[in-house]
Amino acid sequence: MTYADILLPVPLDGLFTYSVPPAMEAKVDFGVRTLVPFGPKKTHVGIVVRTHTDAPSGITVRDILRVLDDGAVMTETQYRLWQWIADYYMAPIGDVMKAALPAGLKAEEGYRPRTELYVRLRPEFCNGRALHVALDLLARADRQRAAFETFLALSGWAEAAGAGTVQGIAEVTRDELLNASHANVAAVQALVKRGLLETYTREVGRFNTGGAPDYGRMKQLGEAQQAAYNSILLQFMRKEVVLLHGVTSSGKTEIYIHLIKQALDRHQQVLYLLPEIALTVQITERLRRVFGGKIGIYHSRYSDAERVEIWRKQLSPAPFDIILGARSAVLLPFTRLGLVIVDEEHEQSFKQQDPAPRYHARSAAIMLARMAGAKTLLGTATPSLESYRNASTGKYGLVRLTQRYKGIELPEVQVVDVKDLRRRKMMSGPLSPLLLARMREAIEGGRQVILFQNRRGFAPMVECRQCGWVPRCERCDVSLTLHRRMNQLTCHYCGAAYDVPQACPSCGSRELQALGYGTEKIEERVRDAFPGARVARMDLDTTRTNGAYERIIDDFAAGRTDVLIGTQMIGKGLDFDRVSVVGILDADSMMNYPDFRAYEHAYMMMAQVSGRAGRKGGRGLVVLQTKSPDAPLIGQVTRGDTEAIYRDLLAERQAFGYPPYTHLAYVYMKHRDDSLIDHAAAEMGALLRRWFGSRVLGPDRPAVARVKALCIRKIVLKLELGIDMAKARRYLREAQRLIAGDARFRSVQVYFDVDPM
DNA sequence: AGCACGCCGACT
DNA sequence: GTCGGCGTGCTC
Repeated sequence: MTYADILLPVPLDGLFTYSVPPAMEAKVDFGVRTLVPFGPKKTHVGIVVRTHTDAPSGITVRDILRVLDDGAVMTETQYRLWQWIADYYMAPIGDVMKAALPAGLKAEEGYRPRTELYVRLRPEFCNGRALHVALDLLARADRQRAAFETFLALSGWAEAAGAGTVQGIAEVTRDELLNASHANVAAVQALVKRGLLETYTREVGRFNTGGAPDYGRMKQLGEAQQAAYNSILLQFMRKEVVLLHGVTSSGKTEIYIHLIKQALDRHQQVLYLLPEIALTVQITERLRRVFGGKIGIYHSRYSDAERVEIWRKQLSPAPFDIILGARSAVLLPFTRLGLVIVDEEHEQSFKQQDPAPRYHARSAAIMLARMAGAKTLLGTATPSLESYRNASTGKYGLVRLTQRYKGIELPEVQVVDVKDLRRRKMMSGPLSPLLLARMREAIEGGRQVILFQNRRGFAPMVECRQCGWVPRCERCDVSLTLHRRMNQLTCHYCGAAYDVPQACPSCGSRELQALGYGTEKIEERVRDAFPGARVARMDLDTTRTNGAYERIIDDFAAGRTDVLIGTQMIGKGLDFDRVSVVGILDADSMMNYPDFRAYEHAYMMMAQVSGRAGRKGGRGLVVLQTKSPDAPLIGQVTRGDTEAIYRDLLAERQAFGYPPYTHLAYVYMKHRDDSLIDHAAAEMGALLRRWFGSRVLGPDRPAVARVKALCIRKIVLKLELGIDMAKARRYLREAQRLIAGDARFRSVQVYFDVDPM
């Protein structure tokens, strides 16, 4: 009897063994999808990982129901990467499979190729004489005759018949014919019924092929860029990973393009990872100009059918040479990968947060490249501390670009002491006099302004002026954010919406005040201060609908907007030419965040947002508003003293035992009952301390201790770099098993976040 | 994660 | 006396 170990998209560890009916034996092999029964009434699509003849003991083996593929839909390297992700991030491999496969490959119906309807002449009319007969037949049917003549013109039959030859006949889709002839479907149907035309369908690819590549469109690299390019290639000879640390506008993308071309010349594939779907639009256009149809785009905004098609194409003899995509593109099949580019490598969104697997696409990309014998290039203007450290210790190669392209200057940063201004009653609202003055100059001079406030909504909190009552979410331990446009209070953790109370439910007072500033309120203030200005807002709320993001960006890039107000979304590698002023309205909210990465994030956001200022024609200005102008970080940002920033951040991480000087893992525990979760977490803490001793911190209540009616506890593990991580993971899994096995804690959820952000 | 089995409250 | 609440246990 033959058995198959099968990977299933269920959040359970390990593979499941099924028996292979003799008739299927020839087809059941590594990478092939099968339909298998699972539990009392479910069936799942699973991928065969191994076949063998060792009868499993202690379980009732069931038969594979159906084989869905003739060949593998997964490569060996791909499976090894999935295994690595499952192991390293302590997630069930079934969850990795779920994250990797497009729905169309997970469902048994599979995917339907897209077809287009074509029309052609019936064979018996395929000559000049017969065509004249056909036209005579239509003498009394004007519409049909018109449609038929249009068809003859479009297809080339009109000419061919005239020339007495059957050369140069083109295929015509029914839609083309309808568009060109103003005929309706009925007229075409009538021609089919008369036996003059016939219809047929043809499979068409879903992706825009983008045409032939045009390498003539590659820009010549500047001197500094060329040196960086050479250095990257040189360092790739000795290092697996190179960090390209280039200031904003230093022309990193052009270097990527040359590196991609170089990989293509060696017949190698390139994976280009971006942190945000939104960014792919701009980059796609740039790459398409050069590489045409060699690029496939892969991310969650694409329809599932398109993703299935890309997946299949990757396994075909002619896969895409370049895949441009977000996080999940790292899980695609590649057959001859040579280069992985991780652009904006510092971005947190490369780390998947909520559903397992909580993997970091940068780490997975480096691992994929290693497995495939490829190289990885990390690009950014503000390296993550991890990459910066790896580059300075020599683990990664390092290439620096310190000059902006074509001599554009880095912006000047002016710090505004908001605390002092408030004391002197010179600050009303969120905009300082200096910022207002500079904004006015910019708007009047036909230049643009970007205002950065990392809080969406109108006000982050509402409070009763009389008794101090604050509306809170029923299911989460957070105060509600006021959204005035929607006239709602919303919870930014679970998304719940509440009516805005007219009076305080606690004391009946009608004096409810909106505290603090969100982007919506900033927008209102800017409109008040500059009545003629064209103002736009970009945050999660204004970009929810399809295409909204692109519309806002296009309007701003084309100069149809004067002031753009936004959350961190506006900092992400977008190029604008006319921005002369960038306002960072509240630097403190970033620095005071209760997280060991607060300063790192604050720096990165300030640096990225500042980078939008002053591109062409003159130096830009960044107005940096803060209550703590003496904070070292503020001074360093002002001076552009990157070295000092990284030196201080790293020294602090080392002193307090945080990454990159330790491995960090969080253990999260969730349950509806607050006291039960306390007990369970205490038990888990004690258990872990037995093995890990003082490396265990907590359990603690996280800053938001209840989300969606589940109480949360968090245990922090700080493991020194030399530690045996495989053993540590075994202990963690064992602790999870013991807690789950304790009757009192059966319904407690336990999960891990390895290398948390 | 689903899904079924199983033992206690508000309905015909 | 039943419908259904979600606790518990299993899935090759």
